[in-house]
Parts: sequence; C-alpha cells; structure tokens
Amino acid sequence: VLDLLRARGSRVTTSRRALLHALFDTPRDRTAEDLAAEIHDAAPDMNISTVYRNLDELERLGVVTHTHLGHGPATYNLANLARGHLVCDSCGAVIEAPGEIFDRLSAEVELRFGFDIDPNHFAIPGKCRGCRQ
Amino acid sequence: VLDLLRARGSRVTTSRRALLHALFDTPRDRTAEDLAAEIHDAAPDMNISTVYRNLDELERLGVVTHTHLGHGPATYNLANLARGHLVCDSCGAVIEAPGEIFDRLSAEVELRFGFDIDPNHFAIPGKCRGCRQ
DNA sequence: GTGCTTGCAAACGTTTTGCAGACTC
DNA sequence: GAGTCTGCAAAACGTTTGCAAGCAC
Repeated sequence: VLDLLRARGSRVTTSRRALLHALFDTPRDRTAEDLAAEIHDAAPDMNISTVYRNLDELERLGVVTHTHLGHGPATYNLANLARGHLVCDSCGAVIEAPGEIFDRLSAEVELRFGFDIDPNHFAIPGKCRGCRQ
Repeated sequence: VLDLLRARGSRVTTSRRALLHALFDTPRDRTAEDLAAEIHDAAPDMNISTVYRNLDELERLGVVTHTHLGHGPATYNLANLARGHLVCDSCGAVIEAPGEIFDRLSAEVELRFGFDIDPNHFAIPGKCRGCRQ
C-alpha cells in the first residue's frame, strides 16, 4: 500500500503509516473517531481531520471503503473485507451478510433497470430475530 | 388524516394542514427543506423545526415515511407510496423499484438470519445504465 | 384555561475547509 | 527547495432541543 501511495506521488507520513496499521490490525467496522483513538499511541496528536483526509485518500486508491450503518457516523474497512450489513432498527445489532446474498437481487435489478448495485455502501435496516415482536 | 390527529389528542393547526396539502399535492421524494419552501404560501413563517416536528408526528401515525437516498438530506413521502430506491453514485439518478424486487432477498435473509428487512428506509446505491463505463 | 404547538436561536454530531507551518521527497 | 501534509479553528450540513409566547380545544 505504501508503494501505491508513492506511485501516485503521495507522501508516506507517520500518520498514514499509523492509520494503515490500525486498519490492518483489527479489521472490523470502525468509525473515524475509533481509528483516531486507536492510533493515539503511534501518533498522539493526529487530528480527526487528518484521519478523514487520509481515509479519503485511501478510498480513492481503492484500499478502504466506508459504510453507513444507520444514522450515526460512517464506518471504515479494508476494501477486500467488504460485506453487506443488516442493521437492526431496535437494538442496533449488526449482521454481516456474505456478498452472495445479493446475487439474485443484483441480477434482477441489472436485467430490469440496467442498474449495477453496490450493496456494501449502505446497510439494510430491519428487525433482528430477537427484536421482532 | 386530520381525524387521526384529533383521535390521538393532537391539534389540527394551520401548519399541519399546509404540510399535509404539500405532501398530497406532488407525491414524490421531497426533503424537509423542499416541503418548507412549498408550504411558504399557506404558512409563510413555518419554521424548519416545525416541519421536522410535524413530519415526525405524521411518521409516528404511519402517514408518512422517510428515506435516505444517499449522503444528503432525508426525503419524505406518503407511507402508501413507499418504494425501494436505486440511486446512482455518479449522476444521482433515482430509480423507484417496485417492492417485489426485494421479495427473494427478503425471504433468503429471513431464512438464514431470522432478519426482517425494511428495504425502503435506505436507498441501494450503485451505477445506472448511463454511468457504467 | 389547559396544555399542545410554534418560532426563534442555539446546540448537536459528523464531516469539510482555509490557513500557516511542518514535513517528505 | 518544491510541493504535499498536518494541526488548529472555524464552518458546513442536516437535524434536534429549550424556552417563552401563541393557539386549538
């Protein structure tokens, strides 16, 4: 990834290294705030705006993706770990759904509307087993 | 709808009447801001916070629903017109998808996770026919 | 008259931006 | 040394809230 950055004329800085470490470390959905906190050891003063700017850059490179799980902040992940998400409106539980769940919907929408869906960018809301009355 | 309000002990005010008129008038996705502007004739000083409060109330009554089409503001519709939405990441085009598109996904998610999806609350992003390269 | 509703202004949480200084190459 | 990155502070955005005055019932 560092080479990718260099190849693009971008600089390899302490904060970018720290951010990548955090991303590779525990690869589950984390907000920009989470990542900033996690990075605090390696780069104590890394500002939240720098986190956003670097996540943006990494997203442009295709290394990370962000997902909106609901009304709160977006969460970030390595792009190769992208999954669909089911989020419960009542308890907030997040279920990671394997991509192939969307295959049929994908095909049908493609056929009928010529539309190519990206089921990872927004979570699908609903009610989980426990919260259905 | 006015009777529904009264039955619930709520008051029928000028702004509520105006909001309902706007909602029934042109029933396509509109933001709170849009609605406030549209109402401006009937209730010139209706504040945006009042619009939000009344939309909230109507949503609790089951008369309207709101949908997140992407990164911008939420859009509101009469509940009986609820549809799934496909939104193009590139050009912003919105395709309304009939509910039965989601039937299979619904059934599969139900079976595998006991999860009951609400495919109207968040739009599904992707690329429309024209924007796919 | 009771108490729900309203306008206003200010706060909220998340994200973006402008700027001067610091750093990578 | 050129030009990218950073911290900071402030703004942007959509939405919510507290409060005193206003209105429906």
